[in-house]
Parts: sequence; C-alpha cells; structure tokens
Amino acid sequence: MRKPEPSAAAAKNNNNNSNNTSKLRKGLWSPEEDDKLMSYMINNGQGCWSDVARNAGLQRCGKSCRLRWINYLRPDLKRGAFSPQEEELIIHLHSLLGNRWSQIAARLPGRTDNEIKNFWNSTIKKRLKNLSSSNASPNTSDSSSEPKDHHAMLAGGFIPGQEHGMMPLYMDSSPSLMQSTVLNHMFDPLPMLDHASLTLPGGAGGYYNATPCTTQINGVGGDCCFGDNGVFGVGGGVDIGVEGEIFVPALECVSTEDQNLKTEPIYDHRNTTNGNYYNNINSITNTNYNNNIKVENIGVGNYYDDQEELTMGEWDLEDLMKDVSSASFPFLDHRS
DNA sequence: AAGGCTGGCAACCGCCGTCAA
DNA sequence: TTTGACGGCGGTTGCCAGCCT
Repeated sequence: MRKPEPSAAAAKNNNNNSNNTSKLRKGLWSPEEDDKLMSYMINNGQGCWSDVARNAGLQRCGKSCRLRWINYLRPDLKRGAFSPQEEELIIHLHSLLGNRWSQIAARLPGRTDNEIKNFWNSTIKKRLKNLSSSNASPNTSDSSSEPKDHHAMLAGGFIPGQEHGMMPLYMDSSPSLMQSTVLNHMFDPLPMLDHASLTLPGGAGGYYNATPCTTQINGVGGDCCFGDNGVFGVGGGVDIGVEGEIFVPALECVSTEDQNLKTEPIYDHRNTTNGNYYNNINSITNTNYNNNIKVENIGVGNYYDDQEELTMGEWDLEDLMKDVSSASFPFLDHRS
C-alpha cells in the first residue's frame, strides 16, 4: 500500500483541469477519487482509459484508473477470503497455466489477477515451502513458482483435490508424457454411468467429481457449478441437457470468428438491494457455439483473451479439449 | 508498553502486443 | 515501414496492521 500523495488536496481543488498530466497523482486512491471513477464508469462505461482519467476529473494516468477499476471498484468483484474451492481451482489452474494470472483470474469469477497473484505469492507459496521442507524429497527442493511446484506439492502430500480424486500432473515431464498422463488420468470414458456423482474434467490433470447442480453465480453470465462436495466448476459450460450442467473449463475456447463479440461495452444498469449494479455484458460472457458445443469464455472485467493459444510446450490445450469433446465425451455432441 | 518482524495487499513499473496514423 | 499511444500483463515494491519478543 502506498500513501496518498500530499497533492491530493490540491488535486481536489483542481479536478477538472485536464492539463495537469505532469502532476499525475500516484499512491493510494482517496475515497473521493474512487467516487469519481466509479460514477464516471457507471455513467459512461469504459472507454479509452486516458479519457476516463481526464473526463472523470482524476489526476491519474489512465493505467492507474484501469487498475483501480479492475482490482477494486468493479461491481462484480467478489470480496473476502478465497474459499477452499477457489483455492483448489487456483492451484489446479496454476499447474496448467503457470503464472498466467490473468488466465487464471478469468476462470475465477469476481477475482482479479492481482488478487490471485498475491494470494499465491503469500499463502500458497508459503504452504508449498512448508510442505517441501517437511517432506524431504528430491523433487521438492525447488521453491520456485513454476508449474512443477505442483509436482512437489502433490508429491509432498498437499493434494487439495484428493478427496475429489484429483491426480497429480507432472508438468516437468515431456509434453508427450504429460499429455498421455493427462489423458490417462483425466477422463472417465463413461463419466456419468459409473459414479454416484458426475465426473467432471477439471481441465487437464485430474477429475473433478461434482454432484449435478445448477447453482449459478449471480451476475456472471457463464456457467458455474458448485458441486455438493464443494468442487467448483468454472469455464466453458457444456449443457448436456441432464439435470445439471457439465463444465469443461474453457482454457481456450474462443475462435477468431468471435472477434465480433468484442464490441463496445454494454452496460446493464439495474438496481439490486445493494444499490447500483451493472455488468459489462460483453466482458462477462462471450458465448460461442462451435461444433455444436456451447463454449463460453467467462471473462471478468476485460479478461478475455480471444486468440491466445494456451499451449504448454507442444501441448496444445485447445487440441486437448477438442479431443475431449470428440472422443472422451461423446455426449457433448448432443447439444444442438 | 515498545520496538521489531512478518504477512497481506494495493499500486507501481517495465515490458510487450496491437493498432492507427 | 515506422512510430507513438494505449491496453494488458507479470513482477516487484512498499506501506500498514497485527503478531511476536
């Protein structure tokens, strides 16, 4: 945290002067600045951030406004501590994506990349460190935050999804080994027949077993499912028309045709008991119907990456997910 | 009670990609 | 083709509150 600079008072008296770019404020945001930015965003929506800063009467750079909005003011932010389910998901996604915090955040509705990054660097890293020190193993000495940490973490006994049958994912293996490991462990050929609860692919790397439910996260357009056992499925929703919804995490799911989805923000102004509430609809959910599979990219704020291919070495998650839908999950084709 | 230490987290920094002129 | 503006992202910094000694 940084102190608000002493110029705050001066800025207050000079709010509408747009020629003060040389005196841009830094440091903590004052409540007045928050108010200005919030009301501007509510009334005008997101535009060019430097214009936002100027037109809102803020003596901040556009970047600073963007950051403040995304990390703090955005109405769809979830406050409070990470739930065990979120923690689990973060660990799992980090094992797949590494330090791609924005990608991870995109799959945790209401959470920001900064928040997740901080959480990882403080809480989870610490836990990894403790575990690696208490479980002497040749593979647990690396305290870096790279994905192979999870090898150490999982080998070291910290398997948060173990009760759900999560399998360790050896990210330091070769891609082919990794992929085969993933494919061997990840998908139940008949996921809905053999288990009392549904077996959901939690992305590459493990099973997520979740009892079907249709709990929707309020204010988020994507499909989100909380299983009775606490497993939390987020990402590309695959509605199979059964009693619940099965979710294949959309680690990459938006094709180039979806560029037309990136239009100007549309704000849905509505009232809730908490006062003004609005969603940037375009940002929160982009829906793509591709190959008869409804695939949704849950972006949070502006966290949609439309074209980045999520490849880990030679391992293309998009291909993997394709394989999943065509081979291991024939029922996914049922949607029309 | 006081000083030091540590964890959490907001915010900045610097780099990179994209796009328009 | 170049260049500058802008947005996005990951890494890092630095402040503050709470805990410890």
